[in-house]
Amino acid sequence: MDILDELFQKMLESRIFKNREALRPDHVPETLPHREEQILKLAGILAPALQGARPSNVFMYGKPGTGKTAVAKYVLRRLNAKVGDKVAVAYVNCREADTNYRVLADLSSSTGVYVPFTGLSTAEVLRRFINGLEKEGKLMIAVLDEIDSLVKKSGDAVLYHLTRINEKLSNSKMALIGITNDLRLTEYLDPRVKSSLSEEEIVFPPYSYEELKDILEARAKEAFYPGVLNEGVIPLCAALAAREHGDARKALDLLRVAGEIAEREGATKVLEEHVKKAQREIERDHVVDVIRTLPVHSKLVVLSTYVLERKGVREITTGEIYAVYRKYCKEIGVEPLTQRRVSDLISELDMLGIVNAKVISRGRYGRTRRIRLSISEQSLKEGLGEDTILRGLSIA
DNA sequence: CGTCCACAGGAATGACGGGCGG
DNA sequence: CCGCCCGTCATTCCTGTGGACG
Repeated sequence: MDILDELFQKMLESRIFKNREALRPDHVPETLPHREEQILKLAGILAPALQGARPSNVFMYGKPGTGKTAVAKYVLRRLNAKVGDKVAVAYVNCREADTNYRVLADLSSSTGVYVPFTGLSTAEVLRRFINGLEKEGKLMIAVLDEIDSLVKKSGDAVLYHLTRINEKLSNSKMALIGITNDLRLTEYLDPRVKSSLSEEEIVFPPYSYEELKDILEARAKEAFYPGVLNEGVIPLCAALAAREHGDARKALDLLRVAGEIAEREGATKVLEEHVKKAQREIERDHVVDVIRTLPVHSKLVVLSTYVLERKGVREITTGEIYAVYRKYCKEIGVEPLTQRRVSDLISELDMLGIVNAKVISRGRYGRTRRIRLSISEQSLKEGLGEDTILRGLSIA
């Protein structure tokens, strides 16, 4: 039996996950603990739909992982089950559809109207969408999720049109549910859009430690076989996530990855140490991913920093990095950027947490920044490793 | 106590590419 | 379809500055 067989065998025999999907971020469970208030409020707002009337527009805001999307999907699912196909529900993720055009195209397609992915003016797509709605003659409830990324990238023009769309509809109606992670979004909005979009508002506060525990308990019942979770596992996941703005998504991620690690190791139970490993793995994956997708020049800066650090240079400054950076540019035949620009790249790397750059003054010897790597050698190598352009550089 | 180093980091401007409106 | 506009990346030029040294 080779390694692969062994791995698959372990999976097959694993008595850890009953239903892994229950821990995925887009999974909507049967119950949403500690969101009863928001569910009731949203249901109350949408209730007129049961008589075919147009509900008010709703604006829902809260930090990431506070259950906004889950509550919206949950309530709409229940509503749909009651009224059947008299109400059309459209869900648009505005992080993916982040232009005015794409939002309208998405909405159109959920009324069954075909729209080319490019080529039409946005006004034309809007017209077709309105036609599609009128032909169906239904009430449409549209969820615009992560609406902040749309507004920041493309402005609020679509929102303006959508909030006024009912004036143009005679046979059909439309209600909007806007969801945002950015609490200050309304500052960027046209006041007219703001007032009609937030006829009703629902706030999602961060989950507390205790609430996160309840959420995890509920999901764990769906996801794991009974008794496979060690006692301290859920409290640990909850505590780690509570430390970072009460993010339920993070808590569920930790629990899922911990389970996967336990499974891989062929363990029969998920232990606290698996959670700690999961935390490191999630963090590391993130860092590796960030480095991998960095532009070449930034990669060269990281590499230069690493090389200087390994050489034992105690105070690595912008100037030293720039010298090494230039050398590498020459070696691989790339035109070097100016020091000014490299200085900005260092700042960006600092913000990304790959590097730590602190302004220091060495008196007579000038004012500069002291730069240190703030990631492990291993993730750095993994992140840079696949880059063919960097192959064959003298790392010495 | 003034100087002066080695940059930080702001402002203006240019090159480029992609999307939008007409 | 074309020109325009806008955001991003980058350069150029610039002013500002903490503190060791003389």
